[in-house]
Amino acid sequence: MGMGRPREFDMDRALDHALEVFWRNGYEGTSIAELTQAMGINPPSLYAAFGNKEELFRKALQRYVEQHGRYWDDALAAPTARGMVEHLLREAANFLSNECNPRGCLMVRSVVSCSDAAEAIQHQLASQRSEAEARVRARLERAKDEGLMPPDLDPGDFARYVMAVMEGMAVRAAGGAGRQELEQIAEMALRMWPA
Amino acid sequence: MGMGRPREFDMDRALDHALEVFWRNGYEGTSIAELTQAMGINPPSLYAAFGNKEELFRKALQRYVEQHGRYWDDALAAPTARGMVEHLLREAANFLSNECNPRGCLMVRSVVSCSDAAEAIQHQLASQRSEAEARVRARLERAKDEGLMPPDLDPGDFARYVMAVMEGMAVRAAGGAGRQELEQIAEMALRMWPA
DNA sequence: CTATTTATGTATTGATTGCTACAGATATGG
DNA sequence: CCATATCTGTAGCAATCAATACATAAATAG
Repeated sequence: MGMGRPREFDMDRALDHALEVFWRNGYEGTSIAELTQAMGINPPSLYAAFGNKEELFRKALQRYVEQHGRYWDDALAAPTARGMVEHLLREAANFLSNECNPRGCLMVRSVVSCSDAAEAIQHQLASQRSEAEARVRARLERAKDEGLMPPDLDPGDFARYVMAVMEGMAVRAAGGAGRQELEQIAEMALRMWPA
Repeated sequence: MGMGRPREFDMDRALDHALEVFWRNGYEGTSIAELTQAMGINPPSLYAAFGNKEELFRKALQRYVEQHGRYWDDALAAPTARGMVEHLLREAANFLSNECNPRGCLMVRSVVSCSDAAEAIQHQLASQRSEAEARVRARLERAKDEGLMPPDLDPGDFARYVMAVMEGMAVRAAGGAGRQELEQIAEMALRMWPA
C-alpha cells in the first residue's frame, strides 16, 4: 500500500503563523480565511492537518506556552523563592512589552474572551493556569519550610496573588501599556516581600 | 406636521438587556439576532434607536459604568485614602463574585478582546480607564501631601498598581474564581499599606 | 506498469453575519 | 379627513462564516 502524497508545508511553521493571528485577533476574531492566508495553505490542507478551527486554536495555545513561556521555567529554576517571584514579574513585564509580539497575553485573552464559547478551550486554559500556579505555590512552600519566607505570608495566597498581578499586567499591556509602566507594577508587587 | 408613531419599548430597559448579552458573550461573540431577541425588538427598531452594533455596545458600556460602577464613587468618598483603596479592592471582589451578574468585568473583557476591532471602542475604554486611575491618584496625592501615606509609596505608581490588581482579579473572576479567592487577592494587595 | 493512499487547489456548501427596503401601523398638526 | 413623521414587522440583502466535494497531483507498494 502506498504512503500517499507528502505534505508540502511545514506544520510547525504553519502553526506559528496561526498562533500569530490568533494572538493578535483572538479566537472569535480570527477567520479561516485569515488563517489560511497567513499559513500559506488552503482550507482542505488546514482541516486535514489540524482538524478544525477549535483544535487548531488549542494546538496554537499549546505552542504558545512552549515557545513563549520559557521565562517561566527560568524563574522556577531560580536559586531562591524570592528570586523566582522577582524573575517571574520582571520577565512578564519584559515579555508583555516586547514589540515583536502582538499585545497582551494569548492565555489571558482567551480566558476572558471564550467564556461562553468553546468549552474544551476553557478546560485546557484552566488546567494550564492551575498547573502554573501550583508550581509557584510548591516552590514557595519549600521556601516556607526552610524559613526563607516572611512568616505571615501564606504560600498559596501569595502564589495566587502573584498570578493575579501578572494577569493584571497582561490586561494593561493589551490596553497599550509600555515597558516602564509594567515594570513599575512589578516592582510595586515585589515590595510586599522585602529582599 | 405630525410627530410620528411613538416608540413601543423602553430604551433603558432594552439597553439593560443588550448589556447583559454583551457582558456574557463579548462584543464579537454577540450577534444582532441574540440582541434583538434579548431586547424583545426587531432589527429595524434596534438600528433606529441605537445606530448600529458598535454604537449600541458603546452605549451599553456607558450604562455598565453608570449602573455597576457605583461602588467606585463610594470608595472615592471614603474618609481616608487607605480606606478608599480598601473599599475599592474589597468591593471589586464582592462585585466580581456576584453570581447575579455574568462572569468578569465588561471593561476588562473589552480591552483585551477588541484590540484589532472597533477603534472607537478602544478610545472610549482608554479614556474611562485613565480617568478612573487619575481619580485614585488624585486622592492618593492629597493623602501624600497630608502625610497620610507611607513616605516611600508613590501615588501614581500605587494607583496604577491597584488598578492592575483589580484587573487581575477580573481575569480570575472570568476564569471562574469565587468570592473567597478574590478577597484573598484583595487582602494580599492591601498588606503593602499597613493600616 | 497498476493499485493504493494521502495532499492539494478550485469551487462551493448551507448557515449566519450585520444591516436595510418596504409596506403597514400609529401618532401629531393642520 | 389629510398630510407628515416616526415606529414596527416581514422579508431579504450582499458578504462572510466554518467546513467540504471533487478532481487532480504526487508519493509508495507490489
